[in-house]
Amino acid sequence: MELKAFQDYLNSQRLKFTRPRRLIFKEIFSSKKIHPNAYEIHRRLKRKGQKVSLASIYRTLSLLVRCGLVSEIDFGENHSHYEPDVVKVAHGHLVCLSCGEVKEFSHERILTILSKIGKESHFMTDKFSIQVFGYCANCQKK
Amino acid sequence: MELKAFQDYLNSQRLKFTRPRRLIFKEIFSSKKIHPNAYEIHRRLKRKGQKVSLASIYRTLSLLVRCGLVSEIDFGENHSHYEPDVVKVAHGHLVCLSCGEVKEFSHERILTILSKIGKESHFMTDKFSIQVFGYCANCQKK
DNA sequence: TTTAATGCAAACATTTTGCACCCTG
DNA sequence: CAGGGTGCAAAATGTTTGCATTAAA
Repeated sequence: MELKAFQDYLNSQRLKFTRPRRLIFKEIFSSKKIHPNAYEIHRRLKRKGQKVSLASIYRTLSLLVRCGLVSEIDFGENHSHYEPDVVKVAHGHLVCLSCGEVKEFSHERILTILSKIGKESHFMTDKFSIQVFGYCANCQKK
Repeated sequence: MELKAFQDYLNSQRLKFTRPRRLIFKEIFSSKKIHPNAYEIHRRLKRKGQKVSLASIYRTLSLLVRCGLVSEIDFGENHSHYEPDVVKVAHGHLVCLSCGEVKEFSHERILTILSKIGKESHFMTDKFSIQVFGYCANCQKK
């Protein structure tokens, strides 16, 4: 699984598999539907009685993004959210502007089109970010 | 044109068409390919000898976003960029991760697909945000 | 002349960094 | 036990806000 990939990366770079890194990794990969931000990870760990500094959380997140195991996403707020990059089709997010609910969707066809667009502009495309903002069924009733 | 729409909106809300608002509006709408951030607008106005405070720029930008004349976009940095919402097909951005160049693209088909996806999830979709990150032709050579 | 808008500086929120101490390998 | 990692607090960055003053309408 992905933990092995993380450890392999750390070894290859002569970096260490420390307690904070283990906890942060576990927190992100065990709650795949959450898209937490740094503060949320901090809060969840604290609630479980695990003290890890916010600084370490930011440092570990950027490490995980750097080695390709985690993606940084933006939901139009003034901070970033993070999600594990598990082996699955790339996807976008439906974000409710009222309650903040986030629902994932994937659509092979969109990626095909985006890749083609990149090619036409001679861009070497690396990653895509697709967000759809609107109002979920629940919030429309109100 | 769009200036009229802005003035109409201000009138309808009993807001005033002030010097800073006029300058900021003009700056955004006269440089449509720039996607400036707040600080960039500030810098450009200053260079032209026009002093407008950053606070007013932020206030006016949020006003323009609120009335639908300007869109806020995120290029994966820690600040927002802005672009005028002229009457044209919605579009996405190709962003070069090396030099920061931004190229727009539009593709009717993507919007059709995204609208359909929203409908399937009973989302009332409001707006889309599509960014493709990669490396432009120039930066690939290096 | 009334009411909203501005500029300034201080407050905020998020993220990064310097440094003394700690711990993994 | 050497070198990277941590926590803390301070700094940096981007954005918002309170307030006295200015200026549209």
